[in-house]
Amino acid sequence: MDNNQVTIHDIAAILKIDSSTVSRALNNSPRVAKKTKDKILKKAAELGYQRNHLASNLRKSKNFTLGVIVPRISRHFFSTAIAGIEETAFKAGYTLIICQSLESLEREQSIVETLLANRVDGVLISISMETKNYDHLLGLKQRNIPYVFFDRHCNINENSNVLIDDFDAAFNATQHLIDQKSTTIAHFAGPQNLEIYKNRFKGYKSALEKNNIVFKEELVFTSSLMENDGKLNVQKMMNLPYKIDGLFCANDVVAIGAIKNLKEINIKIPEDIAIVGFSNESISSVIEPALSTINQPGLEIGVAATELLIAKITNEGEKLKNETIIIKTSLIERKSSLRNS
Amino acid sequence: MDNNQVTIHDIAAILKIDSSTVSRALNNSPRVAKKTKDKILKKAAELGYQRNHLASNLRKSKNFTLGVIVPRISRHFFSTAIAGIEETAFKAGYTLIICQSLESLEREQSIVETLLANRVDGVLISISMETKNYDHLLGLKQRNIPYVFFDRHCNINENSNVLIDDFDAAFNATQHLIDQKSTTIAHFAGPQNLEIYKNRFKGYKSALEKNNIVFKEELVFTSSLMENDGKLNVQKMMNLPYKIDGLFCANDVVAIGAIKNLKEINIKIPEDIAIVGFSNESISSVIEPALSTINQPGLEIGVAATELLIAKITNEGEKLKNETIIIKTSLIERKSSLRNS
DNA sequence: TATTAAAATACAATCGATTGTATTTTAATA
DNA sequence: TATTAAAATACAATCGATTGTATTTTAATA
Repeated sequence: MDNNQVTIHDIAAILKIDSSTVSRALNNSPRVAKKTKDKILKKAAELGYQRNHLASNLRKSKNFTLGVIVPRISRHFFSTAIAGIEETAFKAGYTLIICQSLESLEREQSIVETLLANRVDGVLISISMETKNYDHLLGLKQRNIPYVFFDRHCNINENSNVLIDDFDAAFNATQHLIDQKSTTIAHFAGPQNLEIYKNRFKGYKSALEKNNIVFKEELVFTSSLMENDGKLNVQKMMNLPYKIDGLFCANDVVAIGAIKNLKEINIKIPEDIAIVGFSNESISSVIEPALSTINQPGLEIGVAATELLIAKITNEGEKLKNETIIIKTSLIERKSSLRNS
Repeated sequence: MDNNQVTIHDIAAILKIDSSTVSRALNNSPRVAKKTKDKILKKAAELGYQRNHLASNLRKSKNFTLGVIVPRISRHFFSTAIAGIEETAFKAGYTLIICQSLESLEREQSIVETLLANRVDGVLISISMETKNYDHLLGLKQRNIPYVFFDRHCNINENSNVLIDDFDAAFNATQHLIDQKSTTIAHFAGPQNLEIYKNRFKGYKSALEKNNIVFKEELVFTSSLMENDGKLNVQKMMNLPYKIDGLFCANDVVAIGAIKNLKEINIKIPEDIAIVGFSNESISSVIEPALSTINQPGLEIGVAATELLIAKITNEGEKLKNETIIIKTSLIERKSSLRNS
């Protein structure tokens, strides 16, 4: 198959020089005279030479492979993040092994094992909802494999992260509901072992506080944020002795479940209850009323996380300090929360 | 980094045998005695040996890398197909290079070049809407790189494909509209250079014929099937001197554009116009009324395409004959087309 | 022009696994 | 027990690129 691939030895033989010089020339080493370099580069182009990465990587004992762990590829946010990761990794000569945890800790643990077995040079990870135990991640650290969290991170010491400011985004979302004259605002929260959901909860709370609205524990409904959870939460919410007129959801999926159920029981959105979601899934602009939400730039996050990871891999010796990059989000105001128009 | 990885030479040294025997034992060669094999396997497990794929692949001059070209990763159908591809490829020891053509022929051509430069062992491809020229694909054939089309294929001779029966699915969708008492049925068609859209058009036409409904050229609106095309098509459609009461769309996105516009001009769905889309995007169950559509099992298609490609790569010598696998679809009936309930 | 330092190039080992061929060991037969 | 075939193992080259060290060439200086 690869039978007629040109190697540095072919070039060396034709030009009657040593293959080591060819190798150095192709790597632009200062040890090769400019004249020779030009000659080699010209011949290489002429023959259509392409470096054999297997050989190169073997010699350098690097795999040029990154592991990517996401909860689910088909989620819009993750698929766009993967697009960004793929693009950046590819440019830098890395291939990806993409794995889905499907929100299961057990799967996540076994994926880490598999990635180690495949000798990845680094790992990009967005942890599952079940992940409360971090031993598998510490295993990466022990083996000295750099890793970067994106979006769903966790608080084990000295990590690199590419995140959004969940607190800030949640604060803005809640403030927006208040601006739209909501006074009794519920929150559909995500699993509190994940920092992102913790911070979204905190942002919600902080916005209430800032506006002198008393926080009520009963108005917070924690779940796995599936569509069905949205329906169940609405049922519970409606049994409370409060006239709830605002709802901030920790993701769009649970918000959509809520909207569907609220419509069934004839509660008007946004007149009776104004709603804001989180993540800007593609379904959110389609539902009626269109869902206000926080735009989370997946592509940008993917790119930044990959760049950071590659920097960590490359600068390994210098022990790059752990860095957290915050990507800006924005509130998208749609019909589900806009009362005055 | 990989400093303390166990190699076959470590095992050989400990057991005082040759590394070639270790290699053969680990590959379960009949040339090694069972007793020796057991001893080696035990020691390998004990030391946590893992084969270095770089070295192995270099020697075998195989890359164990597959190229994947899709129009857009973030489309639900493609992201699920990629999940299937990734899973199957990974099990067989292959890594992926995933690229997006973004519906551009130019990008698609340059991607093929890049994949060749990266010496992929095979390519999975779903062509772009712009692809009318197949030279880049013939280039793959020339270089003897196996490839398999999935979903969006093309009619260059002797290909392997994993497809759905577009004709059949479109026929069923149209028949369903007729069963729901539609008599004047429009079709929002896709670019006719793509076989899938050609076949969906044919299926539509055939169902009309079968039911003795006269086919009218004016009722077919061809576009790139974006959401905005749906809106534009509706405007054109409404200017026609027909009372259109059924609409079959070649994908869900254009159908959703249509629904949005029809609602704006107060046309009732499904009472005035019954609508069926194609692909079962996740937005389709969310829009109101929920969109009837054809379910296209992305995961299954991805798995089948990858299995077929790997078979082609592996059986290279025997020249596996070109095969077309058809994956079953089903009509999902939702509110947008159900008149009698 | 002779000497010496610097620049350029060649030599040779290496990354880890695989595989054709040669050699040794074992088992079967005379 | 001697001979021979078969089974098991060892030897050595190889995949293609990289890199430390040795050698050669060139340029600079006395």
